[in-house]
Amino acid sequence: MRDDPSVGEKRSGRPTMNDVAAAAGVALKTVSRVVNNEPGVNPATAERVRAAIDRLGYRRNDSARTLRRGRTASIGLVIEDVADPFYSGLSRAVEDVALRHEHFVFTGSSGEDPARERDLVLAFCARRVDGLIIVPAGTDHGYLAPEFDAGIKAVFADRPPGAGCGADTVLCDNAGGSRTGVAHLIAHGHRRIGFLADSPAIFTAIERLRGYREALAAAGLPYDEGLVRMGPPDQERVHAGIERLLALPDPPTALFTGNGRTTVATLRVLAAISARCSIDHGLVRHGLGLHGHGRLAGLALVGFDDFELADLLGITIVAQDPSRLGRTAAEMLFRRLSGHTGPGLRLELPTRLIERGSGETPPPTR
Amino acid sequence: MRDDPSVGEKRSGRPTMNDVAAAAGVALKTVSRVVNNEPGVNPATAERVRAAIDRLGYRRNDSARTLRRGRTASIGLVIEDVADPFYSGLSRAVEDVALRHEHFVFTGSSGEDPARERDLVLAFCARRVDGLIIVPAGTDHGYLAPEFDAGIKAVFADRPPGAGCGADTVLCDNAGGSRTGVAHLIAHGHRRIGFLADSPAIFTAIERLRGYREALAAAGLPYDEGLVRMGPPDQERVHAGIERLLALPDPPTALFTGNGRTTVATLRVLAAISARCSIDHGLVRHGLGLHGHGRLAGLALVGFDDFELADLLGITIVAQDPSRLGRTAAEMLFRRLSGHTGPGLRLELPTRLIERGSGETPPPTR
DNA sequence: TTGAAAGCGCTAACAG
DNA sequence: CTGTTAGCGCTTTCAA
Repeated sequence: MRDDPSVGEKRSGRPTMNDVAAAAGVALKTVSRVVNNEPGVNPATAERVRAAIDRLGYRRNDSARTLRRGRTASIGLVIEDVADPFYSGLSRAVEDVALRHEHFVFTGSSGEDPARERDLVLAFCARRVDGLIIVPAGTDHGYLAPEFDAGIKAVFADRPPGAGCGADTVLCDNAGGSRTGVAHLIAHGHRRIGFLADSPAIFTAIERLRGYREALAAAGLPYDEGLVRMGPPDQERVHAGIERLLALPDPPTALFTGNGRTTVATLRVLAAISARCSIDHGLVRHGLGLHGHGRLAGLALVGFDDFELADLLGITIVAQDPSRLGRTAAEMLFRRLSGHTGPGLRLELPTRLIERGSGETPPPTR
Repeated sequence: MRDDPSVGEKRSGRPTMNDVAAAAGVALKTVSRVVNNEPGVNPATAERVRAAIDRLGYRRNDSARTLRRGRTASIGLVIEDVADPFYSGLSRAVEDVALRHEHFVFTGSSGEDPARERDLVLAFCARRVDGLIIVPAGTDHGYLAPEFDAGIKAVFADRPPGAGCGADTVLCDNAGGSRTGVAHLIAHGHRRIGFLADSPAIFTAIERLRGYREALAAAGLPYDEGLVRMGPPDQERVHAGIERLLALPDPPTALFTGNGRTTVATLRVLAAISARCSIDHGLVRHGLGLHGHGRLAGLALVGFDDFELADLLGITIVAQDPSRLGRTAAEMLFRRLSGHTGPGLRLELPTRLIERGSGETPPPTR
């Protein structure tokens, strides 16, 4: 008689519907009705049940609910890295749409590793998420076949799925954006334009390279492989790449950078070079921007992706909208979840050139 | 005999352990043993089971597993906004630690709304997450009491919980960091220092204000409320605040900004003012940085929080480490989840002053 | 080494 | 309006 559990509300852990029912003197099902706001419960009874709920600190176990109903009201989101502003913007948009549909979001970062992408996706499937939004790191999505058979819905964002997978896909107009940006530099008189982008294993990098080539071709300019440097956008690699370009016998007068991280890394390199060569000496500076003469080691620059402070720095960019990408993908997913059928769609979102100075300087006159 | 379901593998949805058992000609429990790598299964039997698993495309239902075992192997993370680089850095760190412990992360953004924080937390609890990491928007956490009673573990990060809640907490040394930054400006000769920070409803803003006051007091300088502007860090508000400060009869010669977003907004304002007043005319500019004379509308600047490109812009800052904050919080949580007991801890992480030029300019000599 | 039975907490289906 | 029964897919006993 020292510690009789029957005295307390419950032997262990959390109170269940059964406990509430006992406390309120009603049947389990009545509690269920009250908890789920189902109609047809006597207001007085409902009140009694609610009182018991409050007293016991009862909270419905959504795991059990999920098991019974077959839907988890959650979705899985696999991206490359939440800490990258592009993906965190996308995440936020997905989260907002999900919340509006009363779903929760599991998020996982693949770090560009196809195996980790696969593990995350399958783990989310084991959790029986209702749907998936995937920014794929890999190019083979055969592993999803059993999941699709079982009825899971998936939308691919930013990059398409591997061959043979007809899932909905939202991309941005990578080639078109790149073409516009490069054409812009050409229109300002540049003939030798360096192209720095992510590794060619990445879909967006390849597409942007394609746009670069198309812009050159449209202007009747030759494609020179020596002006192209692709690889992971870490500071050292970008630095080496730019040094190589500038050491060419006929160096570029402008650069096109293929994503936000590469652009930022490039700025650091060019700043260092400018400082070293004292190119700026004696020049007047206007505000904080980089536009005007002799900035950026004398190179014109257009970058793919907008980034914080690009406006202040006066960097001309080709903007895509990560949050629109996320929103669109999430909306496509929820349309599928609410029963929409039909063949997989492939959407392409537009990009927008924003002129801020760095892309509007002419090549040096000789 | 047209569409006999017994011919296919399953009547509807996904195959279950039962289906696998039937297909392999063993009992349910044997499948369970194989799936969970439990010892004591005949290798040949195990092989037969694995074949059936592959054939049917079986994947364990973790919802059911969770219900039975009582632990969900997932944690909930509530932050202010994933799209803010500070919180996305924190998120990534939490995710990495969770993954190492084989847990998944539900993420939700509260948007500084206490009601939404509460809803998110309770929804995560309904999902029976094993633990929570919370960056609180509100100051009353009484709503967590039943959850704590039920055994849930929570760690608060970046800001402490409301009174009466003894949960583990990881903060950064807000007051100390602020004190150091302001003292740095004082050491460079400034006597009138403007303080711009987030709304006083936010813990970190209050603490940083305290540090500001302490630094002034330590130097024997008076505290002038007219130099302090607090509120949400949107561009317009910050703009108005700075205009007011500069319109004072005795305007500040330096600014201390209380978080990353405020610092960035401040840079935009100062750039606009510099351009308008042509303060820069005739000055030589070195690299991309802002250090040197006459930058930033003639004001010295130190900001709390590091941010992308602050190095390039030459902005002196008091850095905290969001990913260390996240990592520490997650590790504290998993320590609790693995049975560690004892009173709630309160950790304070150090900050670091990084000198980059904007904080080392003396006040104008008159 | 294998299996049968019970039950996690809830909702669906069907009475009263 | 309220209650009873069955069972979601799995793990946990316990027995063979």
